[in-house]
Amino acid sequence: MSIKPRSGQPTINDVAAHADVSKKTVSRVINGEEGLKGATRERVQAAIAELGYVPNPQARALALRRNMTLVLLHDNPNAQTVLNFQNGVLRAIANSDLALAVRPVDRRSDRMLDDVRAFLTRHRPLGVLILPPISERDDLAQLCSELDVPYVRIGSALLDAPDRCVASNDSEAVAAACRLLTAAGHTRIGFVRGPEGFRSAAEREAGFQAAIRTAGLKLDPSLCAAGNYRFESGIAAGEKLLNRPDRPTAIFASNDEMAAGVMHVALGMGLSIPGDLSVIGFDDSPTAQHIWPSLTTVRWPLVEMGELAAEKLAGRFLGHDEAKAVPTTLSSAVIERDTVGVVAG
Amino acid sequence: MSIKPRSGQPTINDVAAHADVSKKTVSRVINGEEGLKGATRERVQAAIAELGYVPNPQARALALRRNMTLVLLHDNPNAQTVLNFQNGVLRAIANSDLALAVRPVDRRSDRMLDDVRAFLTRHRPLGVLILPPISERDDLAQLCSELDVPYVRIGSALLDAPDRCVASNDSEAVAAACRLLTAAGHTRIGFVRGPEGFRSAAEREAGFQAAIRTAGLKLDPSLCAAGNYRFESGIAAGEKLLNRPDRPTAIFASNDEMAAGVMHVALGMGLSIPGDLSVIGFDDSPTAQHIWPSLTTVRWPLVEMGELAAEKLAGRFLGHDEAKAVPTTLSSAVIERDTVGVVAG
DNA sequence: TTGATATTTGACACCGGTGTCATTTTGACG
DNA sequence: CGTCAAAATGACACCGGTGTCAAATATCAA
Repeated sequence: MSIKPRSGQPTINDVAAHADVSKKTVSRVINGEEGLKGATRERVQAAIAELGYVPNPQARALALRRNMTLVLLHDNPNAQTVLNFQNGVLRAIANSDLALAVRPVDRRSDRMLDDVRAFLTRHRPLGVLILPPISERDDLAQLCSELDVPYVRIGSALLDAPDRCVASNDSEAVAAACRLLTAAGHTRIGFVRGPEGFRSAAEREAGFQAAIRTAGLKLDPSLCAAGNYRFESGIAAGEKLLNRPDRPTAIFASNDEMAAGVMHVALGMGLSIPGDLSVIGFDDSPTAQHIWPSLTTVRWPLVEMGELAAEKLAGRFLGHDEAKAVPTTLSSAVIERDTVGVVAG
Repeated sequence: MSIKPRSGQPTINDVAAHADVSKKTVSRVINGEEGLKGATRERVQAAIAELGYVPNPQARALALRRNMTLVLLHDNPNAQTVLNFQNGVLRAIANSDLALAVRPVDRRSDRMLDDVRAFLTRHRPLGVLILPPISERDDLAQLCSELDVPYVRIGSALLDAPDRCVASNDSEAVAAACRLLTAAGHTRIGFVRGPEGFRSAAEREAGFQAAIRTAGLKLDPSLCAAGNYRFESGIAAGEKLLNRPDRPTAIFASNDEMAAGVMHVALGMGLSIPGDLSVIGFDDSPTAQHIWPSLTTVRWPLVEMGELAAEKLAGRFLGHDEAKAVPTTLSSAVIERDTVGVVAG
């Protein structure tokens, strides 16, 4: 009963021969099925350990018609967002035999749904993690259902049934951040809006408006500027808001990039931050720390959201107790840095 | 000869039946093999088109013992770098049936090589793209050779045989950037070094030194500060260099994050940029544009490098002429923005 | 001990492709 | 028109797992 010499990796047949059982029994051990005599299981496990056997994922995928793979579907211009989330997922699946594939898609292409459909029918992953902004598209989620691929949508609000989404309470966090401004005495507070039709943009705006109302201030539409989450739109918004005779003493921008654009304009005009203008952003991107002064912002719990999402999608492959409830909502947190000051008297 | 109704996707057997040939012949058509009668090939292609047949990648991977997948191996703290490179690869493989898997590894773990070995023997990809800094590790490249997995190493210098690496001429580009400084009259120019043992750091330092020598200046070791490519090390370097009585009038930092750190210190001290201090970075990361003033830097042709690397690795699967030589070296370019000024006085 | 039933295990087909090699078809030539 | 080599095609095993269902074994009551 010696180890059969082979060129490649040991297969299930080698293990079966070595443990003197059928390959089907080895398969049962691998998949932790019930109804095996303890002695048999141990014998097989010993053979697996001795040979250093690892199941071939391609063969398994062919037989199961399903890959032991999680797919991260995103169309996110912010690399750090994707990477942070990805790191959370990787942490969750680190000790399993799951793999992660990253699939960027083009939100603006009218072939997007077809692309995703082709990818999912070919690749047949265990599940899909959908990052914003495309997580907000119901047609995408519906496509996954149709193709029988479980999914989890990530977002700034509950986008789906609790077992199909993970959310952060952005609206509340933004409100808390903006109360920093009102508490410091600011009354003319500008707002740079996110792109039209984005749920995340709506949540952030709701938080901003809530803070304004809480402080007993009035919402002034002329203090709102359009934006699309990009630096250039922050520049444009900054120019609009800061060239007014009664310019705001504080501005909340719906993300860090646009906040950086606003700051560019302000510093270029010779304004001091936070002396003449307070600024708050959202994302806690690397930019937030790198710009001067360092930007007060709101941190999305992306790593944790990635972990949760992976657990929701594949908990039973991660050795987790099925019964353990996985929370659906996590809290974004205000990161206080150097761009909020008391209003000049 | 009607289309057989099936629950799932059509298989090679369906195509064979529909075209009235053996499945092996269909396989030949799929793989573009020689020695098929034109009429047969057309009949099969018609059947493929009519049924909308797409080969099952799992089955193919099992039979070939090789996945139609490219793996991006990286341990890069800079998300934008990874994403840019990845986009280049995706562009190259867009019209093929290749897929891209992203595999982050932990450079500091002593199990890294074992991890990679396990991943490659299990996943059996078509090839591996290795991003710096781990592209500089010869043991990793050797491991790929040993496992019979083709690889391409990305770097700031020729790291391997021409068909196994893609490089940018960072040293020259840095020299060109620093000549901007000497040409503007700067004579006391500080340098913030990259991390010890990184080839990219050495190349950038060589470029800096070349520019200094070309200008007939002397290299002053006390104007060099250590760094590790992180923002905090840029802060430390800035504090060291700018608190001297004869502080430099210009600083080249080996990447943008450290340049941002230097600028933080300078602006915090009340210095004006570029009035009192000129700064140049490297990477053209989003930060470079977002900070104020916008940073003059050097752009790595990452997207193009990703494209080239994918072509080198998988040219024959991309419908490219085998004979077409793929270049190995691309040029980094100086991006002039707002942080370089003529020396005062 | 015996039969009935529950528990374990195995034989074999199958997932959807590719490799090997034998067989059939084709075309050139005597 | 027959012969034969070359070209085209097919039969079948195989890649390494899993599902189905039957067979073997264990358990228990009578």
